[in-house]
Amino acid sequence: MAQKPAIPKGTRDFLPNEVAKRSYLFESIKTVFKRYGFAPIETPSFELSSTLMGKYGDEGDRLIFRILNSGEKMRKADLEALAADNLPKFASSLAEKALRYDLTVPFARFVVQHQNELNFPFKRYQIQPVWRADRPQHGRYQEFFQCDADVVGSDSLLCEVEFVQIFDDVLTHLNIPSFTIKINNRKILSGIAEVCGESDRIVEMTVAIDKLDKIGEEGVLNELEQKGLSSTAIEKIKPLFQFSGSNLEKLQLMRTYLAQSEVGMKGIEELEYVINNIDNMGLKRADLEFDLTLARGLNYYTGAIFEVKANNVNMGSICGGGRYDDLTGLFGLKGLSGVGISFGADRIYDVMTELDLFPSSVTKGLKVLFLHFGEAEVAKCLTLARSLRENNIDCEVYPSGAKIQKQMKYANDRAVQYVVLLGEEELKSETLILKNMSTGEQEVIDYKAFNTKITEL
RNA sequence: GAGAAUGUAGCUCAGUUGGUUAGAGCGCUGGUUUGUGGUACCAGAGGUCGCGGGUUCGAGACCCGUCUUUCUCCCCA
Repeated sequence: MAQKPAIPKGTRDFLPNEVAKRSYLFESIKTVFKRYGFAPIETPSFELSSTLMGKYGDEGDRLIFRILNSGEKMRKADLEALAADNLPKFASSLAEKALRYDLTVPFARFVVQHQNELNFPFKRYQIQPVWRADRPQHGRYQEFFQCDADVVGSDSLLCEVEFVQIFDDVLTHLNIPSFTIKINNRKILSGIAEVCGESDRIVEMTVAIDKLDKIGEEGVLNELEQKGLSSTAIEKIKPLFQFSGSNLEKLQLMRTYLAQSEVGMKGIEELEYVINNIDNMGLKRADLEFDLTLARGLNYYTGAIFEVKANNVNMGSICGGGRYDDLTGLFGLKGLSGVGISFGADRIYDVMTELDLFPSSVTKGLKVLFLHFGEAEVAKCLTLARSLRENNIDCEVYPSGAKIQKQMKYANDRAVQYVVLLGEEELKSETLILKNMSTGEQEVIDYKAFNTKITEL
C-alpha cells in the first residue's frame, strides 16, 4: 500500500468501460451541437496568465492553476513583491502561463485573435478538459470536461431559445428522467438593485439572493444586512420571496415591481420573448422555470442566465450558461455579443451512473473471440479473423494456449458476444463452433457460411 | 482559503479499556472438469494497518505532523 503510486487529488483514471460510457456522453452532446449548426474548435490547455487572470473574480483567480516558469525565466521572480508580502504579484512574476479555467474566456480570446478569419455570427462548440485548484468534493474535481456551445456576434434572442432546446434535446436523449432549466436575466437583477437603490452592491445582493433555497429567507436577509445593505433596501427585497406561480405570472408580478427601472423592464421583455417562444414549441422533457434568485457568480453575464439541475439527485448544477455582451471587449474587440452554454460532463456522468441510465449497448464487449486450441488451429483462426476484420467486425484471437476453461472465463469477463471454438475435429471437417455467450447456445458452422452468419448477428 | 470526519488484503468492511501469529465476505490463483464461462464444493496466495515522527516493556488502536477521500462554509460544473 505504502509504495502504491498515486494521482493528484481531484483527478481520476478511466477504465475501458468508463471511457466507453464517457464517449457515449460526449458523442450525444456533439451530435446535438452539430444538429444546431455548431462547429468544433480546440484551444491550448494552457494560456498566458494575463489572458485568464481577473476574468473570474477574486475567487476565480485563486482557483487558477499556474504553471511555474522554468529555466532562466525563474530569474524574473519579483523578490521585492515577496519582501513586501504581495504574494499575488510575486506569484505572477513566477508564472507566466496557467491552465485554462473554463472554455468561455479562452474562446473570447480566440474570437478576437481570429476575428478576420471567422464568419459572424460564429457558432462553435468545444469539448475539452479544464482545471481548477478547488478543494475536491462529491461531483467536484480538479480536472473535468466542459462541453460548451456559444454563438458570438448576434444579439438575437433566438440564440437563447435555441440553447434551451439544446439542453432539452441532450438531456432527454441521455434519458435523464427529470430536470429543470432555470432561467433568469441579469438585467432583472440589475433592475431589482436599482429599485432598491443599491445598484453598487448588485454582486453582493445577487450572491445572497442566490442562496435562498439553501439558507432560506431568514438567512438571505441576514446576509444582506451583513453585506451592508440599507434596511429600506432589504424591505424592498422582502416581497420578492413571495413571488410564485407560473413563469408568466411571475413575469407579470416583476413587471409591476420593476416598473421604475428601465433596465429591469428590458430584462422582463427579453425573458418573456424566450419563454413565449419555448411555450409555443414545447419541450420534450425539461421544465423551464423563471427563477429570479438565479444569479451565478460569473460577473461577465449581462443578459440571460441559465442553470440546469437534475431533479431527485444530490448534485449541484449540471449545466450553466448565459449571455455576455462584452467578453471580447476585455481583449480589445468591442460591440460583439455572445451567448453560450456548458454541459458539465463529469457531473452528468455521475448522475447517470447513480441512476443507472447508460444503455447496455454502450459497454457491449468485443464481438468475436477465437479460442486457442493449438498451432494448427490458430493458423486457421488467423485467416478467419482476418476475413472478419475485412468485413468491419471486431475480433481477437486468444494469444496463448491456456486451458479452454480459462479462455472461456476471459471471454466472459470481457463481455465478449460470441466465441469461436475450432479444435482438431472442426479443423478436419472444415467447420467451427459458434457460441453465443449471453444465451449459451452454440452451433456448428461451415467456414464458408461463417462470414455471412456473423455479419447477420 | 476556514472548520470537521476518514484511511486496515484488489474491493467492501470487522478488529473490545493499548497485550501473543491482524480477521470476514467478495474477488484472485489452483483443483473437482487436460473441448466450454456466468452456479456449486475444496485448497491456496495476498497486509511493514495511508506516510513520517513521538509516548510505551508493548501501538492497527494514544499524541503530533503530513497526504488522500468525504462533509459543511466559500465558490462552482
